[in-house]
Amino acid sequence: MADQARTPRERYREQTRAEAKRIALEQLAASGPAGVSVNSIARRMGVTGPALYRYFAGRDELLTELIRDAYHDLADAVEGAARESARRAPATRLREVASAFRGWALAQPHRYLLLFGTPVPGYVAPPDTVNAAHRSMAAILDVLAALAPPELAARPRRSALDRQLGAWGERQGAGHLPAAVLRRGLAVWSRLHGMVSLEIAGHLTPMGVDGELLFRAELDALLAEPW
Amino acid sequence: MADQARTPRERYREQTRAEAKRIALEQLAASGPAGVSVNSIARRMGVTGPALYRYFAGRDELLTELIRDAYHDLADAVEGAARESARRAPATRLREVASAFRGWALAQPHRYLLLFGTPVPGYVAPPDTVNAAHRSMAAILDVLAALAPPELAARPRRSALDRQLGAWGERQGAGHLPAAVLRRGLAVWSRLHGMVSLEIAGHLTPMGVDGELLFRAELDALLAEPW
DNA sequence: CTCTTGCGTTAGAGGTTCTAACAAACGCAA
DNA sequence: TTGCGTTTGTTAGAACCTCTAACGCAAGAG
Repeated sequence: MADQARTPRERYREQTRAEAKRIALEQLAASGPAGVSVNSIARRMGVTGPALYRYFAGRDELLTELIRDAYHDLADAVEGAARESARRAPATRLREVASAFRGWALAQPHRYLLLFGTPVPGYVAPPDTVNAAHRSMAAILDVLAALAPPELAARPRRSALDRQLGAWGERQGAGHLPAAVLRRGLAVWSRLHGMVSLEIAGHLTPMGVDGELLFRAELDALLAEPW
Repeated sequence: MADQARTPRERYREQTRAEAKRIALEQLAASGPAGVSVNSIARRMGVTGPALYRYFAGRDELLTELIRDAYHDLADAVEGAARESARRAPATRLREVASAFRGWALAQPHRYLLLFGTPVPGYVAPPDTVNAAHRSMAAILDVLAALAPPELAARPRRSALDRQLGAWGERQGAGHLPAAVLRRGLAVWSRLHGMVSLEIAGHLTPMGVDGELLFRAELDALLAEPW
């Protein structure tokens, strides 16, 4: 994975950081964000607590790093699904991409919640994090653009929402996309997040509802909506 | 508020618990669930730390109580909106009820996140909490039932999702509702939660999107969907 | 008017984050 | 190869946290 070992020291440093993050993820999965403890990670690595502070400025930085990684990981998964399904029918592609999103979240709920659950207080998003988030959205928009009827591009951006989304699109270098595609992209993201986070947090269980079925029904509804 | 002062002691006890919860909510708003500390609450109340353990078995119980209260509060808000709009057009009522949900969440994001954000590890839902959650859903279903075309009741429950929702409906004493109403109720909840939680967590800000506009657009889309 | 129950206190165990000061190891460069 | 500076790990300790135990006092119940 191109360990980029410029110097032996940096190489070792990177290994130590990776190991610490690996254990942090285990703790995260086991007992949530509150269960991630610098001290106990150090103990499990066979060093004393303060030693780890040579590698992370503090607990917040460690968590921030986990968030950063997760954003990129999720974006990779969604982008990958868009790429791998590139030759299939647009509606199928949307299902695939949405399914990749949901699949990623279900496979590692704690990481998903780190991104989209209760914001961690000391966290400020590093710029490349926002970037990775937009990568996911770009993949969705890509598929939606192929799904939309061609005459759509001619329609004007009339609503305030259209204008806001349009401005964002231009900032992201996606100014060519029709307003309706951006609008639908936002709807996909929002609904997907709604379903997935309810499912992950266990709020569907008391209703006896299978998240997969809800997912399919909502995608059907979305694909049936007129443009 | 019917302080139900059976004995002076119980009365005082209830006051102390209420005061502690009040301060806990302040801390929650200020620095999230992790910022709620039994010790510092006690300090602010002018007593020593361990004193509060006479009133709450531990930090988890205090948080659980906050969750319980929030569920009831939210259900009251949603039910209230359904009741107050009882004489208006069904589509308007749905907007009102959804708006009440969103309004409650925006007014107290930390409490909303306590319910629907990252689950707190030590939490097990008390039975009456699930009950309150279903009260909110019942209000939504009530409005949707008025919105649905009357011939709907005749249609069979054919899909697996319909069967799961039907079973839940019967358990809740809402067995008379058509499958499509239950399905749409779930969709409303899921989409509403998606929008609101993205907005609250600040995920719309980097896109420059106003949550209110997304909310209106999604409600329009929902009302336009065929039954 | 007694006597049980409830409440607040201090003491303390064991956990946390994080800083400060020191010692050892490591690698680079003369 | 021999210094020498940087990096790393150590211990000590401050300031928090949750929660238990033991004690004394105050207040309501009978």
